Amino acid sequence: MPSNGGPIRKDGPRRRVLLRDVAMLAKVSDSTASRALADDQRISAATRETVKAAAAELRYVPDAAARSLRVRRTRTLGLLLPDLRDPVHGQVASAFEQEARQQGYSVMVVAGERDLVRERLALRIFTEHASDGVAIVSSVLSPRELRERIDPDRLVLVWPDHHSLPRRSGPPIRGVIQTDDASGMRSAVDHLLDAGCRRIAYAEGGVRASNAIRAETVAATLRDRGIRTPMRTFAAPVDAWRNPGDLAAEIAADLPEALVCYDDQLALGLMDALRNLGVRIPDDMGIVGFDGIPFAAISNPRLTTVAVPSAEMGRVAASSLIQAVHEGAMPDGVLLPLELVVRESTRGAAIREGQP
Amino acid sequence: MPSNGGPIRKDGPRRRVLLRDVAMLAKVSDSTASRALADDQRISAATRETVKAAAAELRYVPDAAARSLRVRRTRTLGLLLPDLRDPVHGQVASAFEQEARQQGYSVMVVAGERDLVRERLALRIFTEHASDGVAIVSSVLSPRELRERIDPDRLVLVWPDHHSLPRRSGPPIRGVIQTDDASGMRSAVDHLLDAGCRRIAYAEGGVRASNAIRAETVAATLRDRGIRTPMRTFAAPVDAWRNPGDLAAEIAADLPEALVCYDDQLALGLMDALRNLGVRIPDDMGIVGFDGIPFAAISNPRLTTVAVPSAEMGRVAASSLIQAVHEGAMPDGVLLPLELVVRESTRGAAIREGQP
DNA sequence: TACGGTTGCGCAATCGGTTGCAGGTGAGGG
DNA sequence: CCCTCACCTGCAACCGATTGCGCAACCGTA
Repeated sequence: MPSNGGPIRKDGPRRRVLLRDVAMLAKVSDSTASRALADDQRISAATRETVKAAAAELRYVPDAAARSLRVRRTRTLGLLLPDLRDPVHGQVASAFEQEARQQGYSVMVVAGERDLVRERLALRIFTEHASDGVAIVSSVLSPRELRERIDPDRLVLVWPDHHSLPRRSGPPIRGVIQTDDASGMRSAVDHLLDAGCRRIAYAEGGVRASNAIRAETVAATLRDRGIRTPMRTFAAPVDAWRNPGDLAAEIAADLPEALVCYDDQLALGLMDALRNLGVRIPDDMGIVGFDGIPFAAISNPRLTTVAVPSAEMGRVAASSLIQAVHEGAMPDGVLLPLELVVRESTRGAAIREGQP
Repeated sequence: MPSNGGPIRKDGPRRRVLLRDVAMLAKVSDSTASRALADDQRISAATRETVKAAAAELRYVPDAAARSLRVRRTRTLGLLLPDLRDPVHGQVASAFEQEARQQGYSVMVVAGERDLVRERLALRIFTEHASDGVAIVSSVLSPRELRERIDPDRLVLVWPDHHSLPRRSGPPIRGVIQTDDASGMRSAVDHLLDAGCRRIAYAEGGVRASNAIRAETVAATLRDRGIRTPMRTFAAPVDAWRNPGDLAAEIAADLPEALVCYDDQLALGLMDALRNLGVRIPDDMGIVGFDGIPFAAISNPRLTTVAVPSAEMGRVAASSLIQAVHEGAMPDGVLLPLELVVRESTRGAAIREGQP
């Protein structure tokens, strides 16, 4: 009894259809079948049709592993981001995947959870699977280490905070997609000042580098506009968004005229906690978020925020990588502008002071 | 001049390190190197150490394509879901990816956008890449077609709506992860009735099958509890969440005592639009959502909702697939319970009628 | 009929690991 | 001193598709 004998299974567990099977059915060689499916002009139109018909009949699906082993291309992109749950990264991931898919690429996604070890593991995974390109969204690894582990010609850094990268003047660094956080934050503070607020505070978020640039910009803008009142900073515990009660109490005790928050999630969480404490927004205090997540538009009150073009970031990241694959070199980076969206959460401030 | 000569590049564009290189450095054959790295006991401990040291020194990363071509395993899972942007699927994807990663698997994710063609394309992609397992979240394709295109032994259906599947009594169908939408919805309606509401309406959502079961359950519960007032249904336009103004106007005109919504996003959108129209929630009308997305907990008023264990769904989906890979057969499915979370958006209703 | 030029197709090598099988080496016992 | 038996290690085939190169068949023409 041959080892492959044994009890005859109905059909085996669905044996994979190989190119060889297609070739046999079409009565041509493997190579001809391969070329026919690739629409190689050296194969006669008639043969091509025959092969394609055979492939369709057998529902042939080529094996990506075998192909990419030979052609050294996987048509796969790697995406590393901190967390798939938060709205901003969800948007980025969604746009990235959509753009990739439309251009015929698949996406392997890893959530690094802002953890060094996990992020390094992700890079290893991308290398193992020989991703044609890799996009890193706001990593805790240094750009230097990233470029060392992944060929810079197939690497895109989606870096919300452009100060954490060495910034040379001139055009954006190749392969870096940035947002102009400073300008965005500046416009938010300008808005508050124009509305007559003077005592402006800042509520910190958990991500160090991008928090720093935002906080500094708020302070700098106040200085530039000649405000003498020092900016108070409220330090957020790590799980501030999940449990903003203590932070809110601190803020309520001080009650600045306006509060600029690290991001929308923090702002919305604080709005909720402050409501518990009887602080009315915007009447007692104005509040500004950052990111422009969808829920900021329908919160009560609706949240003024600095909108980040997250979908655009994901889209550009994917298309840059794909372009790099095809042209052999990474296109220039971009610096995306942010946009202040004024809503109810600062309207009261405007009314209170701005319209005497 | 040999063709591979030419100007000497500094190092080539980082030639990939092969197993062969490791073997040479360790002065053993490829096969020994391979076995050593796999901790094959037939290789002496000393040799294993040498090889591992060589691999570490060269920063060897095996080529997944080559390996899986041979072993017929990719350590990759496919995940098909409608949209990465919405909070529920973000949760599912996040938990799925995390569980997979912890067990040493990578995730290839495709957003099908509730489109037949794109979903079929996704399945093809998973087949090409020979995913060891595939999870489908709430597809527009029929379970029948799915099982035909993907080997059922490596397929998990994450199906929020368990009525759209042939439901036999007894244990859940293997490879199907369901939520008990009917019970969940029933508890929500019970809550409203207990609070004294009688004129209860339902606001439709865009997804046909799961919408149907939810609407029917509301109506059935009302009947069962002896309510004669017919349930009014508000039909939502497709983009109801993005533009719920018209729907809100219709609802405001009728103003039921309580409104049960297809999901949280619709509920929150309606709350916003109703606020514009001067409808106070919960005083003028109670409102209930479905899903338990994070923002439902901090909206103003906070939203009563039927919470779906989305993270659990993703986690179980991944672990079922991995178990199926290892054991050769798909484990039994599960029917996950939902939980009513009562918050402010129905408290007013309770006060108004429930405490005479 | 013979010959040059196309055109269409197939042979076989190749990508990089993994693994069945066989062979070599060393130690220990008679 | 030789033989046996483990114990390690290496050879070579294999996974499935792609592709450089060469050959066969067929055309028209001299």
